[in-house]
Amino acid sequence: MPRLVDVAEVAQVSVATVSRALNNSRTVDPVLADRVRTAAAELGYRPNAIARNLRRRGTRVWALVITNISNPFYTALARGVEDAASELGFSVLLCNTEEDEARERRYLDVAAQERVAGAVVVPRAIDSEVSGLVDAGIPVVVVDRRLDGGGDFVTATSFEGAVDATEHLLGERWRRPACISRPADTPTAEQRRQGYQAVVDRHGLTSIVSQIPFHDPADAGVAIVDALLAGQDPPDAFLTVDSMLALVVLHALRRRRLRTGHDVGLISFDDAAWARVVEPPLSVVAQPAYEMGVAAARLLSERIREGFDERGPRTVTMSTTLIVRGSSRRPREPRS
Amino acid sequence: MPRLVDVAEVAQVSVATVSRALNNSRTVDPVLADRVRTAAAELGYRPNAIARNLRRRGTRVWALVITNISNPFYTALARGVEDAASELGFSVLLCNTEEDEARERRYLDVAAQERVAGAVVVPRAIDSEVSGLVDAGIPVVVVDRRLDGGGDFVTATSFEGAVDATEHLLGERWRRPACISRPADTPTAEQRRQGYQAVVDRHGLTSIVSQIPFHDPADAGVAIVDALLAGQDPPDAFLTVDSMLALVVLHALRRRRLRTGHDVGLISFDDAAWARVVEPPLSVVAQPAYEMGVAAARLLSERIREGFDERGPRTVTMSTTLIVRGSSRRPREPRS
DNA sequence: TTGTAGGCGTTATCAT
DNA sequence: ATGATAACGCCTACAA
Repeated sequence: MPRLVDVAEVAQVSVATVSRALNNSRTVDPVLADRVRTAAAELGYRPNAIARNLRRRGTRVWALVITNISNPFYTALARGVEDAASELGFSVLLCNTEEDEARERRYLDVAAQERVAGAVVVPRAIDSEVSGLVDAGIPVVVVDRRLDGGGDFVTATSFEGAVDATEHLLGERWRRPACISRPADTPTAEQRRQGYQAVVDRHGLTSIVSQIPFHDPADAGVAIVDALLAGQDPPDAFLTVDSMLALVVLHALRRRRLRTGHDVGLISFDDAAWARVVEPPLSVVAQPAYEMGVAAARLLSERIREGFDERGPRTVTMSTTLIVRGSSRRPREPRS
Repeated sequence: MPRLVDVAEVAQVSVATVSRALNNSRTVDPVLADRVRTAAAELGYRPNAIARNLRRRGTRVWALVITNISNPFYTALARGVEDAASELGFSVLLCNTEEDEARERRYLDVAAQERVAGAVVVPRAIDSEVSGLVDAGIPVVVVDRRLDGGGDFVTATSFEGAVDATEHLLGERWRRPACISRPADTPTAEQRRQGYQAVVDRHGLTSIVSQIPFHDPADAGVAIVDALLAGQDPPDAFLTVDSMLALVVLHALRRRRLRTGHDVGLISFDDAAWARVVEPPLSVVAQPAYEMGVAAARLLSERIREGFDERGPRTVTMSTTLIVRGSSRRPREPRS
């Protein structure tokens, strides 16, 4: 790999001049600059970003720490972050924690050591430890799931979204809505559960909550929902806190030949790509995932520019949207 | 940020000893080693990976260049690569090109400049330029889409998969199967189209091919399929070359109130998470996406270890699996 | 076993 | 405007 000195030699100038010419500094003779560029092209010179980063004491890389790349919500979020980052001249180090604590710790550590310029983090749990980054003076923007420490935060109206969804189910005259959620240490899922609970309580109904682990081998989630349906006084409607859980419920319902929007009501968080091709179409509480990613990127880039502690922590809250399709409807006719 | 010298000062030893102690070199007095570790912990020392990489002349980072993170096939692939990488002690720089040539070029350039240890690349087109990496001595493994230059390659049996799928459609007595594909410069899509074409030709049927652009604003794809259905002699069955196109076709069919597995047959590449919740369930040609990612990672890590040109280019071909569910079936009874 | 010192490839300061 | 040179923080001969 050719280095700066090699280019300098060919162009018959000093390394300083080469560096200046290649970084289009103002103060360089056009003739020399041209000679340098020619020499660089000839040698196929590529600046060594490592050396540059060392000298400049900083990279142009962000870490994006998310819990599950297979969840369409997070892939949309990732695209938002990445698009904005790329526009701002940053690259993105994708860190997929798979909801695993050790893995999250390891990634945050790597990010700190690699001296990333900033990090967008979806913490696994509310007590996830990002102090490694903070101590290293690396700005962090938290997205989706709240964190104990505070700091910049981009979120959606989870509680309110769940309230809307549950009210909607009751408005459709479903009487025993259940909430299919995630483990209680998942902040966002917990907020949605609470929104559900608040409505159910207010109406004097009994709450039915199931918490499905993120990793369910061999469709354990389907079995759990199935057991719910097999019990006495089974739920007649479901609110799921993410789109993957909607799939779980749909599987369970299919197994028992129950039809959504007919025998059972269903509404889910996140407007998945497939929501409109199931029969009947899936009602959802949509989150602006892509825009949340963009918002996080903006916050982060401002934080990086500011140096630090310019302003206090900022929170951006984006609205969820209730989209009623067929799956949550309850027909007027008496059931057969 | 504390540096090696700071730790050395606190521990009352030289920087060399600190470095050795922290990299658990054998040759260091346990007492000193302990003093070093204590000092490091006390100061909250984190090794500067940039300096380390410069000195070692190499990073522990891979670039993963893919065309579309929203496509479940690629997210599964990414997970495979990332899992394997993380097991091997590498981090992954995710580069999402969005099927955009300029963006791909930029990312490959960044990867070369950052001196990544290796790259797993899904090239946008067959003539995508990875020479920047190769020239820099960076091993590249190409996945999914063939590349002109050769090199290590992980692929699935696209042609054969399409043949199987098309034969299956004909076996179900559909007479006018159409292939909904992607632009002709997409190698994999093109192979699938050819597999379809081969079967259709052999049976003396007319081929019906539509190529949908990857970015279709405002459901342009749906409009195209809709036009196909509105024409004279419309297709009675569809083979789609990826799962997102299956969604497009399902939307178009719904608009015309046509039922798969009844009025129309449908089979798609890629076993999406939602395939089993549509009614009837979607028949697919499944690819082992995750495993393909793992395979690519293995090839890459071997290539990195070997130095270079140890062996010639290797190709790993993984089998696709025809999974017949309901959507491709044709009922015996005459249509109403 | 420990320490000293040179160098990885850039950038930026300071003379010229 | 250009050039020599000192860092950036770490690793590793080589010497002690």
